[in-house]
Order: sequence, then C-alpha cells, then structure tokens
Amino acid sequence: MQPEISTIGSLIGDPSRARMLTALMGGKALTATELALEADISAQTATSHLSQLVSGKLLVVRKQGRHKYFQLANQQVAEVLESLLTLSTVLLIPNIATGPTDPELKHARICYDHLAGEAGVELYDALVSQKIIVDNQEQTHLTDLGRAFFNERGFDFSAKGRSKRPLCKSCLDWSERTNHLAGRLGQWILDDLFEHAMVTRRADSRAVIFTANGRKRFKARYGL
Amino acid sequence: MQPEISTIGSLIGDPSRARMLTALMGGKALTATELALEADISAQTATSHLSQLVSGKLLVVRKQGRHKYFQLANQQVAEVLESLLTLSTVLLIPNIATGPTDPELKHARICYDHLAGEAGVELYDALVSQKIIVDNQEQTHLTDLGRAFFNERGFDFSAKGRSKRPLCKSCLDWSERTNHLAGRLGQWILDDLFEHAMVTRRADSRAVIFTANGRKRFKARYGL
DNA sequence: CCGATAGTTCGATGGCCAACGAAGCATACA
DNA sequence: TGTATGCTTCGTTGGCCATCGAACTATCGG
Repeated sequence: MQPEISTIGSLIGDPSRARMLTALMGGKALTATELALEADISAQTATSHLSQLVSGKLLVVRKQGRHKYFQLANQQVAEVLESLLTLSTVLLIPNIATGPTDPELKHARICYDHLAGEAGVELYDALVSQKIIVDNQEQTHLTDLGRAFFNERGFDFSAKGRSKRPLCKSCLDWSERTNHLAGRLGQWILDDLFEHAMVTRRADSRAVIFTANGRKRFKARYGL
Repeated sequence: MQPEISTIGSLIGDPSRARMLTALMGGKALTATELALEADISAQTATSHLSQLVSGKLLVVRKQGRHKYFQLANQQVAEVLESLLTLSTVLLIPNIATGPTDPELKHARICYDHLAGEAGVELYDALVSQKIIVDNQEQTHLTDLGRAFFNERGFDFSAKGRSKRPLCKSCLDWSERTNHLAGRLGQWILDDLFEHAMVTRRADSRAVIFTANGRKRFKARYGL
C-alpha cells in the first residue's frame, strides 16, 4: 500500500499538531520548545507530536547543538495546509463562487428531469412573486391561482392519482444555492420547453441551450 | 473561533471516511449504501460517518425517494483532497522537485556558515569518492588522507582544542536531500572560497554566486 | 395492504491516543 | 566541573470514538 490520505489527515487532525503546522507555515524553522509554547502543551507531549510529524514525513528536523529545528518537509505539505486554510474560511463565508465553471451548465441544465441553474432559479422566483407557488420552508405548494395558470397552459391535473410523486417540490440548486422547482410540475415544465422548441440539449451534456427566440418565449410564457 | 483545520483534518483522518471521500472524488453522487460498501463498513457506521461529513460541510446530501445521494460540498473540498492525494504519492516517491525555486539559491547557498545547494552536495560527494571523508550513517569522519589534503591547503588543525564543535559533520540539504559538509571544516571551506574570491554574495540573500572563473578554480582545488 | 430495500437511532464494547509527572540524557556556558 | 537548558523515555490516566447488533422509520413496488 502507500501513505494513505487518512494517515496524513489524522496527523493534521489533532489540534495541537495543527497549531504547530500552521505556525510553521511562515517558512521559518522553529525549535521544539517554541512549538510547544505555540501549541500550549508540555515539552513531553510536543516531543511525541513532533516525532509523529517527522516519521509521517510532514516535517523535517535539523539538529543544531541542543536545539532541534523543525520545518515543513516540502512544498506539497505547505500546499495541503494552504488548501485546508482556504477551505476552513470558505466554510465560514458560504460560497462566494460555487458550482460549475462551465457557463452553459451554470446558466441552465437538467437536474434529473427538471430545469436547474440560473434559469431554473429565475423561474422559481418568478412563480413565487406571481403567487403561483408558495415557498414555505422545505415545502412548496401550488396556489389556486397557480392551478389555473398551469391548467391554462395544458398541464393535466387529472393524472394526479397515478403517482405519489409530489406536484411541487423545491430542489436546492447546486450552483445557485437557492431553490428551483422539482416535482411533477418541474418535470412538466421542462417537457414543455422541449415540446415548444424553446430549448435543445446536446448529447452527453446536462446543459440546456435556449434556441434563437426560445428565451424570449420562455420569459413570456412564465411571466419572468 | 472558526472551523479549525484540525476539525477538517480529523474528518479526513478516519480511514473509512477517507475512503468515502476519495470515492466521491470522481464527481458522481453516491448513495449511503454504495459508500458503505466502498468503505467496507456496516450501514449504521456509514450513517454516522456521513452525518459527520455533512455537518462538517465536506459533503452535501440530496434526498431522492428512499435514497440519499452524497457528494463533495464544493470545489475547495475537492482541492484539499487532491492536494492530499498528491502529497501521499510524493511521500512514496521522494522529491521530484523540492527546495527553493530560485535557481541561484538551489545551486549554491549559505547554510549557517557552510556551503549548501547543488555545489555543496557535489563537493561532499567528491570528497567522499576521493576518500577524503568517510560517510557513515549520521557521522562523517576525516581520513588520514583527508587530513593531509586539508593541511596542504592551509587548514589549521592545531586550533582544534578551542571548541567542541566537530570537525566534520553532514548536514541534510534541504533542496537536494542528500548530505553536504558542515562542521568546522565546512565553515573553513566556505571561508576559503570567499578568501580566494571564487564566490561572492549579495546583500540580503543566502545565495552564493560563483565569480567568473571561480567555479573552475573551485573544482580544481577540491577535485570535483 | 405486504414484503423488500434504504437509512436511522440507541446502546454497549473495545481500542486507541493525547496528556503529563517523573526521571533521564545531551548540550552549552561559565 | 557544576548548573541550567533542551529534549527524550517511560508509564499511567482518562476520554474520545469507530464499530456493530438490535430495533426502528421511510419509501417503493405491487
């Protein structure tokens, strides 16, 4: 086998060791005592931690008289720590930039059988502000107004008993971090878009592409 | 405080969780059962691990009927795992590219008071192959031949009693990962190089620069 | 409704490991 | 040579946590 990532993870996973490692991120070599103070632990405990870090090859050590100087073993170790520090701040300030980098995917894509991405979120918001649907923490309901709205556009409410699948459901959008519409109604809308040639889709991609005037007709039909 | 890196580290630090996370590196969302199989643990244990990963924000979960689909929470998580995987292979196949990127520093630099970098390592190897010094695991000794060699070149062996500092010492080279010569003899050689104007040094840099014909004279004097 | 499958909760068990006191070794300095 | 300082080794203690059996809820497919 090989040095598992779990081994490295558990080395970083101890609070005292993590504090030592971040202290060493500055690039300067530090002595065992300095690192013990940094981590706020006794010298004995520090010795134990440091020998683990050295035999785990995260640190290298240099003996200089009665001092022992420790530093990060190489650039890769620094990179791991750097990415961990980045992640730890990202977890604090949620998603500045999330989701796919592909702009087409980000704009509109298929999520199982319904519309997701920016277009999906815009649609959802538009339906909410028109009081066609009501968003109520986890649950989404169709209003009477909404029932008329979709009846008008050809949705078959009589087929309802066929399945226990809910009519409306909100689905957390991966790239946008807000809701888009799932459920039978979400599926029907996507079908509707294909049927009226407002969108097409490329083989082997989840991206949904609006046709020439498709976006305009989409906005008109759903009140965006 | 904030999500400490040790928290993230310990989440990755468990072997079962690490296997789940690497399985999710493919980008596909996997169900709890699939991940349990992947990590070779029972469903109960998997539930426990997965809820930890979700509340630690390394994973996001989507409920789809009676299935739960897990995937990496965001790009940063993937980056952390990627850097860990890189590190774990680097630890296997030591240093393709280590040390300073600055070529001057890499080539020759001062390590405390002696010569390090490529030039330092070449010198050390040359002295070993000429049987001037003997490298013996951690300890380096000057041979009788070596004693004559350095006496000839002006090293003052009589000053020995002045200090307990060892005559010869090997020092692990940070960029090259092999030995170079430290100790009183290492110091003397560097002084020798400056004295005979084979090298110069720039203010504020540890880099050692060979002068016009300095490198040639260096090689000649020490048998490289 | 029934059986099957997916996932959960609870509790008990066992093992690992961080922490430090005490004592020891190594080095430096006067 | 003696004394302070830096680091280590040993053994003990205490707490945390991965694991799974048993029993439970939720969902699907008829």
